[in-house]
Amino acid sequence: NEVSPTKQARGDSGKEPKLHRRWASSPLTRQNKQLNFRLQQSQITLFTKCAAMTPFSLSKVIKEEGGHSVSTKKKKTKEEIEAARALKVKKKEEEEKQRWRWWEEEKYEDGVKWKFLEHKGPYFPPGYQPLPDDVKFYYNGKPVKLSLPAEEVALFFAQMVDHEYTTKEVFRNNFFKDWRKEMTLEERQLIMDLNKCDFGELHAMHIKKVEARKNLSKEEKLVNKEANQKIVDEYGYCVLDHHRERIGNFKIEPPGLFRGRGDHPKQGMLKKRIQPEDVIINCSKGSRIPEPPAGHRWKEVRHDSTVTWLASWTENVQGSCKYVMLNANSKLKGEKDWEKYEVARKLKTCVDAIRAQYQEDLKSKQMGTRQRAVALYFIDKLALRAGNEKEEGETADTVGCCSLRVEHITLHDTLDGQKCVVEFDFLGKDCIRYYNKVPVTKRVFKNLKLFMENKQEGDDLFDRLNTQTLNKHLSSLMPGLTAKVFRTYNASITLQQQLKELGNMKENVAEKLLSYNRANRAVAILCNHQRAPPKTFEQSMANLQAKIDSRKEQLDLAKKELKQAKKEAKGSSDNKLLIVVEKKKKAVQRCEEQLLKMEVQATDREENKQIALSTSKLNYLDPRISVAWCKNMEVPLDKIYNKTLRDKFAWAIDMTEHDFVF
DNA sequence: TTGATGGACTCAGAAAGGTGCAG
DNA sequence: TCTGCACCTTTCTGAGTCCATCA
Repeated sequence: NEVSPTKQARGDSGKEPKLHRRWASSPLTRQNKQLNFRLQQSQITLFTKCAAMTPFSLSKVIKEEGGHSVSTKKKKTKEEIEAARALKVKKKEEEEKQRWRWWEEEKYEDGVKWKFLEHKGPYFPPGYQPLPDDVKFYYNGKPVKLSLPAEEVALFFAQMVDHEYTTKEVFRNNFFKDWRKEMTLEERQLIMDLNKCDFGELHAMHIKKVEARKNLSKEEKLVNKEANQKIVDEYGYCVLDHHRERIGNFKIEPPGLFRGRGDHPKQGMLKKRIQPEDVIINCSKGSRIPEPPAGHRWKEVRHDSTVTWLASWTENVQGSCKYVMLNANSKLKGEKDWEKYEVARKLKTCVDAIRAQYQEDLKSKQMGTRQRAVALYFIDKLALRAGNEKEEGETADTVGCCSLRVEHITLHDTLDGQKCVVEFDFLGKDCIRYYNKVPVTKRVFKNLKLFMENKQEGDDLFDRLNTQTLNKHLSSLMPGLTAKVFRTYNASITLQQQLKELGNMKENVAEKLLSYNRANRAVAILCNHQRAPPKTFEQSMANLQAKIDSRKEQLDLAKKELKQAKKEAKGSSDNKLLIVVEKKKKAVQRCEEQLLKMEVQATDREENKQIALSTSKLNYLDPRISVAWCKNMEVPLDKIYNKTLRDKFAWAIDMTEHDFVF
């Protein structure tokens, strides 16, 4: 009954057939359908409905690849086109020249992150602008002029009234409680019931502002863009060891209402405005210390080169630290990323021994050892997260492997013709539901039965285990090994295996990319990376289908015309007629190509409906696998990595040859 | 030695912003 | 050529993991 993570993720398949119709019944598609079904059945509440977000999909690729877009500008001369091309190449070369090739340099001694760090400090959001006189808040039908602090918080709520959040009781109660703290005594005495509050005019004003921003003229938008760019230029970069590095989040989070995911007990609480007096600055001793905003001072200025953050503050809702850190394309982040994949690659060399060990531990006389073995089996086979303990009542009720409770699994001696099936149903990170039915070995099954004996629904499944002891055990098996590494390892190895199985050199670029996306999708399914289906999904699929239908009609017509042209040219030596035949042939060919691309696009989009590819691409897949694949398959790298990803993975792009193996 | 705590970092999906294409 | 819209990219910030420190 053993199924490898790879097979688990993709279904036990061979190669994918090539045609659209046949794809619909491919194992991967079936798996996706099962996932969709699982999701529909579960009535999963994804915390909000996303507007129109699609992951990097083939559609973009196809558009780019098509590349024959008709220019709307005046036709450029050959010289102009050549000059533009040369400029682009030069710019690229220049960029490449300026890139800090940190991966070719010696690493610092342990713990030291930098020798020199200078920056301008964080950027603070603008202060509150009071409401205009004609925009009023009403309580119990009567206008009430609120004090500025109360008015600001009222506006936070008003901006969200058409969001699902404001219908939730917990959100409303938390908001009202915190709002009342901002009110004056008189306001508190008057405003006793949130249901009697009318935020209508405030909300309308907000909508109007959003609309106005949308409707700005080209020139006005440009002015705004330039102003924003100025802020980025000033605050968005730092100097780290003589190199200019982009900062990831240089803006202090503006005040607002806390938007916890799922049933977060603190949702709706007021996230207070951060002042310079709350902020700790970190920079090097000899550097120019950033100036706090006029009339303010920093909480502290420290010079700690063992950490990577530039500024930090404590947030009031959960009491956690927030940091200003570097962008993903920086040396500090890149080095760590590289290291992460190297540790995962190292696991490859000892994973067989570790698997043998936990199989053996399933028979241990020690209950703790057996629990650890089962947990490890789940982490390895299903890519579950470690599952740290959480403070009850402080966050939403989510779990990972070690924190699973009896209520989260159901054991089936037989299910759908399979023996020893474990049915998982729990909320994981970000309140994303994990639902899966997995056949396991008899020994694992027997152990689970034992762990559940004499326990209540709410009891811990692994009562003799926590993430600390699990990770301590793992690090004794391999230095640097933790539960998380299994996720990275299994994700990357799955991608590599899938690419090997699905790849076909004879395919065209669009088909190769579909294979890549499918391999990526297998990983996303394994890691349970979900997204809310785009609101416009059904409509856009219908639009695409209409286009496909119309293209099919065109193709039929083109074929008929070709047949006719051939008939007319038959036996004739008239050159004109032969030219017509050639033209018609090309038209048919063009139609066929376009139709194929659209069908590929439709398949890809359908399969991606509820799956987020970007998370695994960004965080779990060793980029060297993708770079090597592109080289081997002769697919341009920019078809799978956009500019941001190419920057983030510059180290991998530079060092990877076609023969790289994870 | 163990467990609690909190600091520092990675990972996560939603939402805002930008862009290019079709009509 | 213009405009609206769908799609892709970037930003935002919440939610995890893991480790050092301390009692």
